[in-house]
Amino acid sequence: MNVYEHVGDMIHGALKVLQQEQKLAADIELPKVETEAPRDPAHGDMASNIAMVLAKRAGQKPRDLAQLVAEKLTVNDDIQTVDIAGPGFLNIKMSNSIWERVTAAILNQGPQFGRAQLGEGAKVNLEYVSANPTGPMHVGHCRGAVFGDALANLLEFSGHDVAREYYVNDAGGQIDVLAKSAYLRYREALGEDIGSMPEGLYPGDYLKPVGQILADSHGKSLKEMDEDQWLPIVREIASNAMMDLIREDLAALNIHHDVFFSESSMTQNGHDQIKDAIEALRKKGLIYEGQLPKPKGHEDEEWEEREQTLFRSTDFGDDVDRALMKSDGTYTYFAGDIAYHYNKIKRGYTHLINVFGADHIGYLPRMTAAVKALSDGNIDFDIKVCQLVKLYRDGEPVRMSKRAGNFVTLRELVEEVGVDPVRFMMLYRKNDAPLDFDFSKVTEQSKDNPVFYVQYAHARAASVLRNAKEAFPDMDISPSALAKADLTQLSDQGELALIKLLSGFPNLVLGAARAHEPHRLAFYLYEVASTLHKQWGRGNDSPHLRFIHTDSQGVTASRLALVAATQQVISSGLGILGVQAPESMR
RNA sequence: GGUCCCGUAGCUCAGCUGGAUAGAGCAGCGGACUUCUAAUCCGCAGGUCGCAGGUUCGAAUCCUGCCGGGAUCGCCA
Repeated sequence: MNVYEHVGDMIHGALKVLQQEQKLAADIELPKVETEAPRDPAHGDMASNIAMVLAKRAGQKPRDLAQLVAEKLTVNDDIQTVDIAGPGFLNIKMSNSIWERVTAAILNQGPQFGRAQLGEGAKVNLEYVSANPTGPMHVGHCRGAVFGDALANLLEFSGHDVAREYYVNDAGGQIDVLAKSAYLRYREALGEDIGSMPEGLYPGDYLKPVGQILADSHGKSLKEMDEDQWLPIVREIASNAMMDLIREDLAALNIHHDVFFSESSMTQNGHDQIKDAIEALRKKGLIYEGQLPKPKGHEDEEWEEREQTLFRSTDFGDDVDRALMKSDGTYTYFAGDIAYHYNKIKRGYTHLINVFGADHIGYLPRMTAAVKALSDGNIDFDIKVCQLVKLYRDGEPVRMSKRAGNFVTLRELVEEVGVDPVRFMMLYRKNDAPLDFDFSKVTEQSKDNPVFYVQYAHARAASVLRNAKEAFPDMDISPSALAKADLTQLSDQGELALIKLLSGFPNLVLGAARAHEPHRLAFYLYEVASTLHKQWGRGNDSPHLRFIHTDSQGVTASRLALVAATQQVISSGLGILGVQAPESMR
């Protein structure tokens, strides 16, 4: 149950009654009523600005309208009082019975509490990571990976049918570079002294095993071939090996994609899907041969005027039209990506979401244009941009250079820091804000670390339930039993504050899912943890407020219901973020 | 030069798509451990929401223009 929607429905009902009674103009359209928890608890449990929103349309003064709505609302049992404040706010105090019902609902619904039907089963394709298969993943990939994965969980939790997809860029020039690098490692594996890696090739040790595989499977036969003969063979083997590596890296972060879509597959088996996609656009009159203006502001010696095949992306808000064919006659990366998205659309997805790194931000308008053009605007398309992660150690920036091969790999990060802190910290920031990630701070299992703070709240709740079993061996502390406890005993202000916060979980999930912003969950969980810890602290100062009240099994049962409900919400929330919820942290 | 993102407490950041007196953590100062696990809690202090206009009952939030920081700018991917 979602208290916010519940109150919104009641207000909506009140407005309709007012229209029937002709106290409110019947011909005005009623907007969706938004309710919110006021910042100041003195303003009640729920607040609505509906009177101010409608005042102009209704031709009435906000406070007069608010008064009419308030009268209709108070007949409802779940509403205790309605005050009118300021310019026309409805400040609503809920009956305690509703908080008792929410607590019971959390316990009875368990992991289902907060699930929503927002998506109504809509087919969502969520593409994330899509790192080039040219080496192991480094920390730069990490944020988008975690973000995409958590967003996928969040969308599933809110009723979407989500496919987690990885676009494998196994067709471009970088795969040739990979293959040439692997070929050198192959010769090395055969005993040849290759010296140091030539400039422009990948120097990392991770290609040595690939060289060995090539030596084992092909012996010396590759050495006797010309480059155009061995290149396709080595490309295939090397890129497959790199994808195996990447899959292991992702698994270390508990990330598992449903689909790995190969770029090169689109032009294989005598069927050129890229050509098909371009033809589809051509039929819409969006393809032409022309010249692009030279970009201003930076000198480019290599620039030459050239007629080329262009996509009219400016029709859809892009700055310039975009090239589809390179000067060597092959497709541009963009052409392939158009075809890939055309493919997604043809597979029946109605919602496409891409997670980009900040370095691809300039790619956003043309991709948006392409999807609009291909779908005639019928696809819900969103690109989430993850800003860069800056690594620090003891406050000092960690310098990385891919060319020198000294970049920090994702695996090293996970092994040093642990999955949970990595995942949580990557989400403990808005995706489009830059993120500073300090090894030493995140490794430190201290108060400075929000992950442990939240996890500790969960462990603490679990601990209370264990201890209760010792204090009252006969008590049934299963969620279903606790849901039946006399919850009217929950009357302390701290207890009520906690319940009210927990009751906001379903609404928070809705908002985060709509906005595609999983970080909201991380901040919410921090707040839930804080509120639980705070109530614990009150028990330290005032023993009669402790969760386990040895003098009264009844009071204890009601408080355990609250503790168990808190544990459940934290567990569900952390589950969406892909972070463990430990029973104990001793 | 074009486009996009960011600018909120000393530092790191939230701010629920326009609401009421702008919040949290860290750092600083002062308190609470024979504990329902102190990985915690309580208190104090800290602000021209980059600047200037505009939109309206109401702006950190939306629009415009500046200032500062970052990303990116045919044929790489």
